[in-house]
Amino acid sequence: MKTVTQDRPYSQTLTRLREAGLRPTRQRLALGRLLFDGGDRHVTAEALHEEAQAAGVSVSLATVYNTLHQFTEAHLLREVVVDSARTYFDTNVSDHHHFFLENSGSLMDIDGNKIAITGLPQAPDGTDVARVDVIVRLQGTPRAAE
Amino acid sequence: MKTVTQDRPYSQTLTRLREAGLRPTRQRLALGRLLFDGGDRHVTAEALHEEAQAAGVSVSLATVYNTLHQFTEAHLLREVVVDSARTYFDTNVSDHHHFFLENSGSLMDIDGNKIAITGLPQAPDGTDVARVDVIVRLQGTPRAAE
DNA sequence: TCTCATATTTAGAATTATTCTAAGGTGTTG
DNA sequence: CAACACCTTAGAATAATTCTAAATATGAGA
Repeated sequence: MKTVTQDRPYSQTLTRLREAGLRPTRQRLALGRLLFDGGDRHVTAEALHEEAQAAGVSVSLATVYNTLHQFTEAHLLREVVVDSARTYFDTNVSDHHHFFLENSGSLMDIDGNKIAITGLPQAPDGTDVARVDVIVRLQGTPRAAE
Repeated sequence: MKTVTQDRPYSQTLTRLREAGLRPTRQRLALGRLLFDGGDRHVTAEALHEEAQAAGVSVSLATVYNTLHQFTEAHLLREVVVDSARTYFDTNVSDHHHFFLENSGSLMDIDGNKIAITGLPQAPDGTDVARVDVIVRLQGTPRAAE
């Protein structure tokens, strides 16, 4: 008896796209699968594009950009601003923060429940806090870790 | 009796440049004065360039970039990464964090002594914490504030 | 299944911030 | 004030991202 998961490798992504009101095109399914099958990931547009090529998925860089932005609007991804040179997209959309390895340009999640920030001043009148980002910038190379 | 400050408007910047081992050229003095005479500031290269032009200081955009980077290396400025579209430089180099007004693209300091972050996981083996940045992203427009 | 309106993809041009290059100008030191 | 290393600069070059407009694919309905 075959497992259901093997029969429907795209199912998770398909459902996510449907729920987001995005047509499940070949490109979006393939990119969605690369992004969501497996653990949490941090990607740049260029990196995802190369990964798609390597996986034999033909998709233009423009579409990678479009898709990443659409996924972000649909809250399937979120943008992480850590480096003014490039934009990172994070598949973990829950409350969390980041370690940023400045040498390699890679990111690691810090669970949002684990840390607490106290003493934050009130937001100015007329404004609302959209989000609080904590970025721990690291120097050096981690031993035996991704 | 004239005040000393009036007689030597550049003195502070001159001293800072000397201490940083940077030649006090016309451009660096002028940009330094724009940056450091007055309270804490957050500027982009483009904005500082325009400001210099408006003040009648002839300086190229390339020099503005060079100078901002040299000042940053000399710890007279620090870079703030909040927006992937442009780089901000902050004249406040003491321990602090930021409110970022996403509508206007402006920054406000949050005193580093006022806030505390607890529960941060250890940095991975082989790495050191270079800095912790907290960015509070705000939506909306503050009433009567810069 | 076929058709059609609409959404999507795409190549390539355009944009934008930033960096580079190489040539001429300036500050400092002896 | 000569000499040299450091600076500035115009303009070209780069790199990430967005735009454009034309071609293609999708989903709904007959």
